[in-house]
Amino acid sequence: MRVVSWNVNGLRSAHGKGFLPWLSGARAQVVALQEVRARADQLPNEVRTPPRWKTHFSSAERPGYSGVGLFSRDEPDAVETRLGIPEMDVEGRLQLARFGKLTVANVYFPNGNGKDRDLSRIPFKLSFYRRLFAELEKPLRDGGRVLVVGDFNTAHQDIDLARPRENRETSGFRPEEREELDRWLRAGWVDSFRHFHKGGGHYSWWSQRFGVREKNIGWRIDYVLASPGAMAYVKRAAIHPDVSGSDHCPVSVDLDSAVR
Amino acid sequence: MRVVSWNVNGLRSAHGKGFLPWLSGARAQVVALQEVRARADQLPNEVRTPPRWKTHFSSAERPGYSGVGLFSRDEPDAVETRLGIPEMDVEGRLQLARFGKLTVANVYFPNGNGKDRDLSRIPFKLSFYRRLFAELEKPLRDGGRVLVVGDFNTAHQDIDLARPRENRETSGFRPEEREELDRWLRAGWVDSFRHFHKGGGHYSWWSQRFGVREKNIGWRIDYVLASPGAMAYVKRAAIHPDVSGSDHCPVSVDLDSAVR
DNA sequence: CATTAAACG
DNA sequence: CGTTAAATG
Repeated sequence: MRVVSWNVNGLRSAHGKGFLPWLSGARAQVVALQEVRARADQLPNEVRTPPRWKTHFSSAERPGYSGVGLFSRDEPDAVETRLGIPEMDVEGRLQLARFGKLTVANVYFPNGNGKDRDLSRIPFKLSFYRRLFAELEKPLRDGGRVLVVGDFNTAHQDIDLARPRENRETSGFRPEEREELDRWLRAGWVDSFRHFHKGGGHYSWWSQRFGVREKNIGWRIDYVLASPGAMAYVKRAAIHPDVSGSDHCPVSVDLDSAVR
Repeated sequence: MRVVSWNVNGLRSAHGKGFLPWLSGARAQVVALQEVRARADQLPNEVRTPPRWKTHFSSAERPGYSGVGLFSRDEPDAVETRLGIPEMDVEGRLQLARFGKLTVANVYFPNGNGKDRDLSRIPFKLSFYRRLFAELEKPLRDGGRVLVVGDFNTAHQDIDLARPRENRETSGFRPEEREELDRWLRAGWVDSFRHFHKGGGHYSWWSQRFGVREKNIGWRIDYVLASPGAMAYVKRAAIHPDVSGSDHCPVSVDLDSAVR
């Protein structure tokens, strides 16, 4: 079974660029979207409830901002959207969906840039990382089968962005942000794409300014992290840079269907 | 000589819809624009200073809001943009340009609708009408040659809008607003278009909602008012409903060139 | 219903 | 540089 994650940068916009044909052809069991930027009731019916898909949305209180959505072939056994911290929960950043023995966490981690193009949102971003880490500590320890998929808004290592030197101080590649990812991996979470692909040049996000995507000057900030219990079933991980419609591209894993 | 007035609803937008070709073909000596909605430095060069035109702009402090512009074949002898009332002067609503013996006042009268789609801006609108009226009282009494052109944001009489009954309470056709126009005409100003055309069905603005322009359900709210001294030279007045590019269309007068 | 700017990424 | 929403008309 395939699990796909995609930051669509506005599902209504992506819809106008062929989201539904892409969805049909993705051969996925579960599709996790970030930056939906709409409440469910603002979406056209054909996107809110496409035939043969079950859908769930968690939107931010603030209109047009953040928001995650989950499309799955089967109805999940349960979906939880809260971390219990109101400041985080009002931003529509999380869906914890259980499919039998497999849990998929669809996460849109906060961007570190603040109002005045400063770094003022980094503390909130780091808190969010820590709060979710704590939430998933128990299933991880218990050998649970968990995938954490989404836009982490952080490139982990030099190999994960085209211009590491120039971005040491940029939010998304600062030491304190990378350290949060380090903590996850030290605890046992596996960066599934990196597990299978040791080389660089694979990115999931490109700035919209200039024509930088053509030159593949990007960042790998969208991940599928797998708990060891889930990783045992991961056969393959991929990035799909040819899929357009957003400034991010989809990332995916293929799992042995016995994982559920 | 022809003097034209047009509320362009964003000169940058109108530019993208063929403003310059229209300007070339307008056979005008003076073109007065309202709702330029840009500072001069935000305009592309070809619009800010087209070959063979002299241009002047007065913009609002608030970005993207209001603003008037004057295009003339000859450089005006003087251009004044202030009424002396700061609340009015910061909104870029007036250019008083002198061409020899002829004065052209390019005016964007305030809209009466306020923040919450209420009528809260009507007092400001009426004050503006009165302040400008007072400003032009002396030249009028002295037999001066003055044209007041622009978007008055008021339909004068039943004949000046397609749906008078339905709009008695709507800003733009309320008694207190129509009364301001009455005052101007009583004082001797002549509604040049109405002087030559006694019939109805001639409008200069149509709502953008629905397909109402096609059905000619509009309002005549753009005028060329002439002082008696100027009216003696007005040979003809016209409305140009076929000109697209804005929710308003241009209005014009042709004058004997001896008026200057 | 269309224009523009602002916030955010 | 693109998406969305808010203000204004």
